[in-house]
Amino acid sequence: MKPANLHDVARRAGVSHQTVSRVINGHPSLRPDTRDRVLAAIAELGYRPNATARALATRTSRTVGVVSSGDPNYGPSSTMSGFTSACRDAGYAVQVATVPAVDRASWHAGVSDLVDRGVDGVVVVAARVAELAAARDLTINQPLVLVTSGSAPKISTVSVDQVAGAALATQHLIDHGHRSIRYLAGPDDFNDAGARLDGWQAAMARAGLAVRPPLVGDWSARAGYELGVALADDLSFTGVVSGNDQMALGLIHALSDAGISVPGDVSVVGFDDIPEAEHFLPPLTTIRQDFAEVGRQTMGLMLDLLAEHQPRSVSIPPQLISRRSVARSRV
Amino acid sequence: MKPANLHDVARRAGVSHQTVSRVINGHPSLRPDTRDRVLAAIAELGYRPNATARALATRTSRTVGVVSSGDPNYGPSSTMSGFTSACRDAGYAVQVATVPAVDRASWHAGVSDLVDRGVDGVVVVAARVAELAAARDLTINQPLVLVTSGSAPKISTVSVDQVAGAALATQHLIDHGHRSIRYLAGPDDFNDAGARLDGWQAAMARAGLAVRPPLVGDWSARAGYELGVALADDLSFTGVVSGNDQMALGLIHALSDAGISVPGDVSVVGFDDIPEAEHFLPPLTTIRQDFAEVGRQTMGLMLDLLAEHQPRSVSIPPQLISRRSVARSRV
DNA sequence: GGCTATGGCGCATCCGGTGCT
DNA sequence: CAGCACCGGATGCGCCATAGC
Repeated sequence: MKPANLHDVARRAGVSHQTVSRVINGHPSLRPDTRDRVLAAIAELGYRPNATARALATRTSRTVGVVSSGDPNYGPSSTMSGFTSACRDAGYAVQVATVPAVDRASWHAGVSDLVDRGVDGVVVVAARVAELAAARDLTINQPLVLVTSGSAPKISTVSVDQVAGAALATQHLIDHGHRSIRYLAGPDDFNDAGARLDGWQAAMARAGLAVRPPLVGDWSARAGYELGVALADDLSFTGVVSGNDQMALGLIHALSDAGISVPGDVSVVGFDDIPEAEHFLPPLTTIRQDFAEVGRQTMGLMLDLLAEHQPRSVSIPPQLISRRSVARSRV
Repeated sequence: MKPANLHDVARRAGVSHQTVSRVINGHPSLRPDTRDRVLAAIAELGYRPNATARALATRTSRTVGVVSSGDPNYGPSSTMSGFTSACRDAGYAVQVATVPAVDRASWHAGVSDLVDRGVDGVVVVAARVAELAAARDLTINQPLVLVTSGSAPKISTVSVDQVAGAALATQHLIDHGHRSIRYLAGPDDFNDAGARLDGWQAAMARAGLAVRPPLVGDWSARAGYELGVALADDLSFTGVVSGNDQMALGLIHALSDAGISVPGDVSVVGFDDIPEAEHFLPPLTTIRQDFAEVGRQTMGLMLDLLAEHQPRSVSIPPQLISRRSVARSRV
């Protein structure tokens, strides 16, 4: 059985289909009894408005698209989840596109596909610098908001303040008497990695401490482990801030294998506060990012743009979660 | 400037708009030079077909909807990611809806919204039993595929074989000489929790071992920790299989706090193989689920249904990943 | 065979028309 | 007779399908 349409409802209620359209869209001038008759017909027929037709006629779909690389990491997927909820609350649907590669062409294709499908706006989750670059020179007529660290002129962006977060972590170590603090960086091609590195360097410089070269990993626990093995050989430091919690986990693993105690011999601060961090051995002191808030703010900016407001950027402050992996320096 | 439409292209190429429609849809009977002229006009105008209009006319959108509760856990978000990629490869777009609560009404509303927006099919990711129940009595005209453990008659479902996975974990412990093996279960209201519990019980029974009551947690590392504290008091077992890796992490934490060595005193097997599991202390022996494959299979079943085939179910075998948290029993 | 005209898909919206006060 | 509240006819959104030339 075909779904009922406006005409069917109109016939059933003994009015024209335009009148039905009016009651659906809450038009004011309608006699109450006609309204009720129409409503009754709608209920009896189980009529549901066809969003596609409406989109075609109004040129707006109440849908926003989001494109991301689709890695199931804690940060991106939490952001997605928060954003999707915010969309629902705002009465918008969301269409997602994952992109198979990081090159510009793939990203532009992903965005184009979304636009062709009629989304009212698009949000780009750009973790890598190449992705951010691709997003920056996007030219579309729809509102665009970027979720990323690193900024872009004339574009709405939302980000967690990574620089402040890394500085917070570093300062925490400094406050505990540490003076030689190493940094485990994420890969160069990630925006967050660069920003966090900057934060560490800035905090070190502010305290007049020597900035030694960062150790670079790929975010994985395995990388943290390997870096930790190397670090265990040359124990010329008492603190390390890790670019994320996973690398901190691997690092602690390696240190432990080498008979080095955390936080007895070295203190460690992570970044992200993944749910597991609380139960690492020892429970990890780390920097928490409020991804749900990121999602909400993203939709907020989108709604702004949709209402023809100017682009603006919001930065969300991270928070230090103090647990057991940091102790006062003994040297 | 308004985007170009079929008419504009037709005028520019000096043909009618149907002819343009034909070249776009790859219709065979077209003189090569008209084709080229049209293609040129398309390129010059930067014409892009309007998917909304096409959807209205053809009644198919090449879009599938997926509804889930949106928790950013490793399993669900990996599944999402795998599925989204599979959709892209098949030329389908995906619209996601997260549901704010687990009750039936919310789920039906989520599905209805997707259907109203014109998706060609919907996939439901049902982690909780209430969600599965809600999905089971869904009545829609579109193809439906369920991603869940637990089955549903006459509906296409894809799942990882949780029973086999838990049996695998348990048997691994048995093979290492363990005879008293406890089980850390996930909450009752999760489908996976029940299935894994069944697998453990079956394996224990098969080996003629006593089945003691499971300890029930909520999947979190914290719960694993608390259960571990209780367990440490009464060390009447040598092995434990945990319903997921996070609880295993918390458990190991608690055991370690109590001076109990893993795997020296007790052996532990997890479930999921989250990326961090490899670097727990000790590296965790666990059951890996191939979520990317789940995503691919899900789209495969959807495509089947879209091609008017009968519903069918696929079960994906999990795999034991042997690491360091299991040792031969000393008792 | 190669192409054009016509008629929808389901809805919104401008505009013009009733009946009433 | 002016003015308002309410309703319906025609037209179009951008495309596809069918029949026709």
